[in-house]
Amino acid sequence: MEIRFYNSLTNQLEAFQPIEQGQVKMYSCGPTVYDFAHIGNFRTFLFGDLLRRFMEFAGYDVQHVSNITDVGHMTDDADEGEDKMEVAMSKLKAGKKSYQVPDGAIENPNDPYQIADFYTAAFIEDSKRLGYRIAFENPQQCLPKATDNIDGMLAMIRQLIDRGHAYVANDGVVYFSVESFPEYGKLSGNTLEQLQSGAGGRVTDENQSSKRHPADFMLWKPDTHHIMKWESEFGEGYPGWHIECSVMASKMLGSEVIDIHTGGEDLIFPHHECEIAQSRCASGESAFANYWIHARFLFVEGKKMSKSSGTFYTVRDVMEGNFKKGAETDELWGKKVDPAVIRFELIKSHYRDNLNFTAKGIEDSANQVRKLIEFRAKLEQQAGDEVVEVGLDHPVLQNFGKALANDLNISEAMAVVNKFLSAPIENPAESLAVFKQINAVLSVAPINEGMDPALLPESAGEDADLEAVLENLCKEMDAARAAKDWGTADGIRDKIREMGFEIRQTPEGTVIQKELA
RNA sequence: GGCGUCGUGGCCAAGUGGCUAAGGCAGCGGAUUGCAAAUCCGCCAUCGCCGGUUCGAAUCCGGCCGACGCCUCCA
Repeated sequence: MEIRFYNSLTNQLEAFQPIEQGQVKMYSCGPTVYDFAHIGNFRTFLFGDLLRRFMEFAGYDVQHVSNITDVGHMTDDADEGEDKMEVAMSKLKAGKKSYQVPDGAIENPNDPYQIADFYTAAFIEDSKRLGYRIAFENPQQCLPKATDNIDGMLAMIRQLIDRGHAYVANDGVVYFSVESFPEYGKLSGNTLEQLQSGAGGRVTDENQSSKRHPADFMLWKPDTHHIMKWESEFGEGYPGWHIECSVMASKMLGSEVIDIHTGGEDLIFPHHECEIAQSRCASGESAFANYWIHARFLFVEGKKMSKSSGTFYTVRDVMEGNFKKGAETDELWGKKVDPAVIRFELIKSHYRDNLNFTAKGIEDSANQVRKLIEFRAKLEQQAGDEVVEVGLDHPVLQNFGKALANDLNISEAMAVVNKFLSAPIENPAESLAVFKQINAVLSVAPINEGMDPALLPESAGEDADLEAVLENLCKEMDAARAAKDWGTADGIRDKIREMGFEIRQTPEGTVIQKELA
């Protein structure tokens, strides 16, 4: 199976060729932890997850690493703007965060580490709920924190200075010299001349005076007043934004050249351009990552997510049904949405298209997920204890894999899955084995299959009492229907629906299932 | 202005020169049902616009229009 991806570095589809046979070293730019993650963040993260799961499906041994950015960087390279962490603190104190923080969850809102820890934990919880596999792995290895890797950053900075790629400017700031790296701009298609003339209006002359070239970017900033600071020979201060990814990617993946690097499309420039410059200049290698794969932004009801239009949704908002029912209304969805539905909604569009998050989409996704869940239940019931092994040469898996191998064509892959769902079941045990392999990639029916329950976030409800109550209601329903007592039967149906469950009649009697959305 | 991605039915979305343009959701008709739900069967598009290449184009080329992103906060 030839696997092809669109490589942002070359702007074309390329056949994937691992550095080491059978291995994939993959890095995904992770979240900043000054607030709860929003659905746009997770669109990108889950795209990385889908990619990773597919590579495993295809037989690769995948090492996946993502960062936790817990350093409160300034908003630009100069002293302009407020530090992110300080902004988080003041918002926290004013109760203005996008989602309420429980009382006492952060003891001291003046301690940036406590804030970062709180939101890191929230991110990991969201990740687990949405089936982001990396969150279940060893966090030291797979979800490193920037603040745990300052030494490594300083080491890389020294190396860059030694090799003539970085310098200490007269204001004491350490900058990377973009002119020392001829290929700076290759990823984004920029040239130094264009960058100079463009400048986006955000760079003022006084910021630039100490740099050798206007595009030079900060590696270390001495600043004793910064809220998070570390000792170094360059003065007590803090690292630049880009250096953490260069350092953690190669350290955690154990290689100066990695296979795949993913992130949102906005990171192409400057972040990834700068990562490439730093890493390649430090390593002397001809590449940092062989494949750069970027996901497009998510929209909400056809427009860019925005706080002013009330469409800036965190993952938690969506889970709680705290999002608008449509573009023309302020009415909220109002019901909980199952994480599997959110996951599917966020992965169902091709990564190089804008994903349009809509209430309608949630409804569609819920139907699709329900179909998958019910199909699986049917297979399990029919297969009984029989277990069959299937390989990738199974026709369904072959077509499923072929679709995803083509630049992660999830739509075509779902067409394969849906045909599989509607075809007659000849061998339930075999079909179940096929389904499990598909679900290892999609991870929606169920989500987080095979994960250690101890690692899962506490799930609400699911207690034995509730199950007993529901089972009783089913029996009462069946009895009422058998007695043709339609009034009672309808009453029971209403009650079950109010409890958040779907109800349907089957030849075997009344069956209920948790409402997905 | 520079560099990119994209434009297929009501919505989401395949299609990488040639059988009747995948699949999902919604809708419509029918079967089923105490009524529903679910399920099953059937129906529902000529591909942003214009021109070109070709025996033949949604698919290739050129132009135009439109959406989106980046050009030092941003997934």
